[in-house]
Amino acid sequence: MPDVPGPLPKALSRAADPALQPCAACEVRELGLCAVLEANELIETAAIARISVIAPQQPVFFEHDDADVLFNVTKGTVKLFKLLPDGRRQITGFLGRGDFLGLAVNDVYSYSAEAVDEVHLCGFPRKKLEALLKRYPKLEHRLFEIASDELAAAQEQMLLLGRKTARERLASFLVNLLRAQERRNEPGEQIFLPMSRADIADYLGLTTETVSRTFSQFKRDQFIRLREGARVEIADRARLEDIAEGA
Amino acid sequence: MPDVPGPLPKALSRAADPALQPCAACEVRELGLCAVLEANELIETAAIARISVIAPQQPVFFEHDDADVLFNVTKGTVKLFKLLPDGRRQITGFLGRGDFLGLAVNDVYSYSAEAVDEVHLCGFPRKKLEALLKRYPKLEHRLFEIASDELAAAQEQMLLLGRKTARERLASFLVNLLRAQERRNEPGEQIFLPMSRADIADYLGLTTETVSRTFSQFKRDQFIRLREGARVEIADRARLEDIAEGA
DNA sequence: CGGTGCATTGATCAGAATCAATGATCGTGG
DNA sequence: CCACGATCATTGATTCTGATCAATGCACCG
Repeated sequence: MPDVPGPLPKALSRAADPALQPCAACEVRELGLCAVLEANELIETAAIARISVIAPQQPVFFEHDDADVLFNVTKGTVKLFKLLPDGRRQITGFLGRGDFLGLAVNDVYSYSAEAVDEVHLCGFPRKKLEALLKRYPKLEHRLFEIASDELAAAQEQMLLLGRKTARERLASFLVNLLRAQERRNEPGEQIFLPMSRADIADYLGLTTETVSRTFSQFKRDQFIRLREGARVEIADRARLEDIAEGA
Repeated sequence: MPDVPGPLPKALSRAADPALQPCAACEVRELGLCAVLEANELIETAAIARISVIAPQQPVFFEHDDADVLFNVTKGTVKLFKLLPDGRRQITGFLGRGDFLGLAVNDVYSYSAEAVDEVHLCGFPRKKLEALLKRYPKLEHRLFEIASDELAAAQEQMLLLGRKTARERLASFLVNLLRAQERRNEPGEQIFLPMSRADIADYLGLTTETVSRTFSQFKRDQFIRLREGARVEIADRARLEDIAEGA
């Protein structure tokens, strides 16, 4: 079920009362946490889920906050990050449609989360979700799967941060975005970059200047073309994939 | 139950038939995956567990191998790493007593694992473990907890790799080792560093030379003292903790 | 005792950071 | 509709941290 882009979230436009029946019309049902649920189980999940809308650059939660709510992203992009006391920032991930956020250790978020553009979230109160987990082991198993996937992605990012050059980092970033888009069933050679150069820099362990210079390099080399509306056209995917893996 | 160091694994010396009854005498029972199991459940777990011993620098498994077995470390240190085609290596973690390894995506290991020193592992065949998971949701929940903890640690390491200086990285490494030791109930101001400078460098995203120089700096500054047998005495923990967090 | 591998220290280099200026884009209000 | 200011992106000049290249030291082992 591919998504038709539009200014209004489908979840809100499809259902009479989205607060009570958010899941039935949910456009990311087959992507996120709920992928493993049957129709009747979904109804129960709907009962505890609440949709919220976050404006660009507004916080979702802060590191060290009580992890009272876990979220599925239904629209927009969220950035996760950690800060050092002097303000240095490391973005540990960008999340999009279908991604899950809020995994916690000791019931406390281990990172801060902020909206990149307008974000729609489907929130599950932790305590209620835990009750549901007890009854549906499938759900717990799904959470484990999600955490395992994220762990593998985190290890890949450690390889990037510890051992790749600026060029290789940016190439990896672009290729990964393309792949994430494909996983969400949104194919195409264009990728959407709602985040600023500063965000990209803090994700790749670089500065905005280096990110900008490397973009220019890739343009000059004809690997990419910058398009309207923060879009990037991937002109030579194979080459970027080679660069990304260090060739 | 603190461990008494020795050439023979306790699990082997305590039980008559360690292959059949490895868990009853397991010294990391309260640390690892099995922490959540009751005595009778442990017996079933014992039935599928197999102990193995890996010599220093020998592989446990390779990235992309079928993830047929998951492991708990009962003795020694294991390093996890990913490689780039040209040989650049990023170590994503060092595991010790009680740590779990083998989390997989699509039933394939997402990293390679190698023994640092002599390592004893308690292996659970994946298929048999999965059957057990179905019957003991507690076990699945524990796996989820473990994955969540590792994910938080991975994000902390991304902050280190992306945004910390060489000094801050080494200080973080030493402090984290001290804390890991405390979690395993092995307190003390000394930490044991079984891994080479090259391993530390590949973990911290540095070179052996930089690691060595930074060690020398810390010695000169009286934060640490190098002791016999690859041991390091932490002389000024508070100062190292400050440096680690960027102060 | 010599050899091998690892750690340390020194000299130089390079990639990315920093400092600085200019250019593009967007939203706002006149 | 355009002018203005603010913000963000790009480009250039210079610096600096850590990498690379090179030599020496040290410990363990046959």
